[in-house]
Amino acid sequence: MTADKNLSIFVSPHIFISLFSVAVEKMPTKFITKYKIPLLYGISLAMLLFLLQWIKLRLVIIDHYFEIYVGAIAIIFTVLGIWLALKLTKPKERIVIIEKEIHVQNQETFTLNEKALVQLGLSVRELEVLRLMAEGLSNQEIAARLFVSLNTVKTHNSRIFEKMDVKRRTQAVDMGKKLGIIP
Amino acid sequence: MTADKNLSIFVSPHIFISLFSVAVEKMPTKFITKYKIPLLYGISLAMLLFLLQWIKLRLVIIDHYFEIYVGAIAIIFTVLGIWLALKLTKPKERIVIIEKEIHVQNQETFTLNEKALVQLGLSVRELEVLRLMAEGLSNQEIAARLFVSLNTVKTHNSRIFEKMDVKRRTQAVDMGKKLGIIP
DNA sequence: GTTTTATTCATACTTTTGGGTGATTTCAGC
DNA sequence: GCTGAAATCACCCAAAAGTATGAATAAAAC
Repeated sequence: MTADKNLSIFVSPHIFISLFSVAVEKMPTKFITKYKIPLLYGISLAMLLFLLQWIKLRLVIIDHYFEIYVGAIAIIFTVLGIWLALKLTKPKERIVIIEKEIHVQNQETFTLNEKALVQLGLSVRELEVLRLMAEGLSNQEIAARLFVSLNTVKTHNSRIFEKMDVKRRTQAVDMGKKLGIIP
Repeated sequence: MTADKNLSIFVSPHIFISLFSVAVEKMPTKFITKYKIPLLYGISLAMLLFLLQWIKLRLVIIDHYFEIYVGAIAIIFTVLGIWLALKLTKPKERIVIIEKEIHVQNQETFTLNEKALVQLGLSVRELEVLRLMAEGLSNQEIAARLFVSLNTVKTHNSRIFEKMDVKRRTQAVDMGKKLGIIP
């Protein structure tokens, strides 16, 4: 069994649509709200213009601060531009879902072969003894596990071997696994 | 083990980069259509401002060359600010990878677990004896199969049990199957 | 040449497994 | 009520498995 991983790219249309819906809802339809930002921009610019004129009147007197004045204008309008851009662009998240298939060998889930079990005619107790036997327990250990005497386990073993037509526990375990009556 | 599917989230950097490239390619056309109104507004206002300055310039002769210069700076740096902000803010994308487990029951092909075999330190002969043991053969039958004496088989068994740290053949077989060193 | 490992074989002994016989109790089906 | 099956238990004995000790040979590595 190779452990190769397959990558398959998949974009979920549901999420795409839902994101689009959100965008639509946030688009204003009314005239006032539609031009809210440009109105704000216009008002801001007008006030800024007024401020500039006021600063100019004060700076005309002092010639040394010419560069400071220009620099201030540059910074102010850069920040204004950034602010405007940030207002206009909302960060969006786009989720891309990728499904990756991993092949896993199924060793943990055991499905009992009922048909084979019925055919062999093993009782519930006998099947239980067989399972413990397959786990590597000795007869004495099986007896302790099931709270019965060693003689009882031996009797179950004899019955199991008889029904499965085998001579020893290793054969019983091997057959049991092949028939799918023990995991 | 329940047969539930486990979801694990994982971000692949490779796919992230490739999708990022696609997004970059689509950016210019989207940008123009998206900010059509603000752009138009901005340009209009800039031109209006320039016109006002120009009219003022004509009325005040060349005494106000200074205002034209400042106005130009304001426009340039507003555009620069917008450009900067758009550069800084990009739509985010999140990649989500969902791992999907596919249970495979591979009973027909047996792949020897070489690593486990090396770790246990079983020799070729010992592995052969273990395989026959798992098939249900008695020590005497294994000896006949391999054309060796019963004592030889017993010696191999002792070595196998020692290396696997088990007490009896059923434990050795059980462990051998679980480790994948016998089919 | 020496050392280590794998393979093979033997002997003696202990422990575990497996076969045979018999018995008792409980429960379900007729 | 009777019968058969399942579960439980006991005792005896043989066979098989497992342990311990020792030995020999061949091949590969140092």
